[in-house]
Amino acid sequence: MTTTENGHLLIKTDGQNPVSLPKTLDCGQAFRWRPLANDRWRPLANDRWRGIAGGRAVELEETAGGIVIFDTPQEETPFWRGYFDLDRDYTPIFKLGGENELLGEIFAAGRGIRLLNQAPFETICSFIISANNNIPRIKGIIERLCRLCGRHIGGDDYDFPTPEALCSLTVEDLAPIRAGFRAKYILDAARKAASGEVSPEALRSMSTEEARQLVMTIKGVGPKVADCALLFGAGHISCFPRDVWIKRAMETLFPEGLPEKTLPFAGIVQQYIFDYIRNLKNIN
DNA sequence: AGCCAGGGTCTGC
DNA sequence: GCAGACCATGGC
Repeated sequence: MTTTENGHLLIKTDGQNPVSLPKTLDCGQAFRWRPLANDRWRPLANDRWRGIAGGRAVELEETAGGIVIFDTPQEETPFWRGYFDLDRDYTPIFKLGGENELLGEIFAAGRGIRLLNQAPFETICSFIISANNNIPRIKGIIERLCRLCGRHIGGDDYDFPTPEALCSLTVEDLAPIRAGFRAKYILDAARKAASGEVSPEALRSMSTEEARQLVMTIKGVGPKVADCALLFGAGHISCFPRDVWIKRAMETLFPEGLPEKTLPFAGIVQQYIFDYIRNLKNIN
């Protein structure tokens, strides 16, 4: 399903499952992507994006018929298809927009949003850092954390640290990343992951409730952070993280709760609602 | 200055 | 079980 041209990888998409890079990479589910033309307030569809995932630094562009991943071998196709959730067909989800007018409007407005399947330990830590924080600062803290103790990938790029690299550090060691009260929580996550007490990779194969209870034994992980970790980092798409934005959105848009048919993939619907409510805020 | 940001912990009832 | 104080930091 892919072709290479000049060492670049083309991940093909279609009209049923389109991908919007700005909507997918800049909607608060991942924190390591930035538009290269970042002098503008809001990213554009034709921006080139640079970021780190799967232990590699890459640049991406939207193109007619898919996403171009520059300087990337064809063997990485399965990883990137999985990362952009392209092995899942969203058609049954979008179909529910035909039964609910508001849902249909939200899906249309968010066309191209994909749920990103991210590394579980990185996702747990990223959303620990997200607590009572804003997205630009979350990105800054994560960037400084990677530079502090993440593997040097090359150039100016550093991977997200492993639990082992983190768990030998102290709160004082983490002072330079300016994570505030969250530093001790990051270390608790690293310690529990390194000891096997909470295996981030095992969360995927557990039941959603079981995984939720387990990940919440990490300090700094409550219901909302747990849902984000399970949704973005462990494939539990029924999780529905309730942050301040979603709470406000649900009060005005769905006071009776989500339509029942959407509940099995509520997490994906949640991303569309999050995008919808934040765009309303930006216009006003 | 005060409020808010993709919340959670801890205490006290 | 549930409200309220508190938590670091930075932008507006």
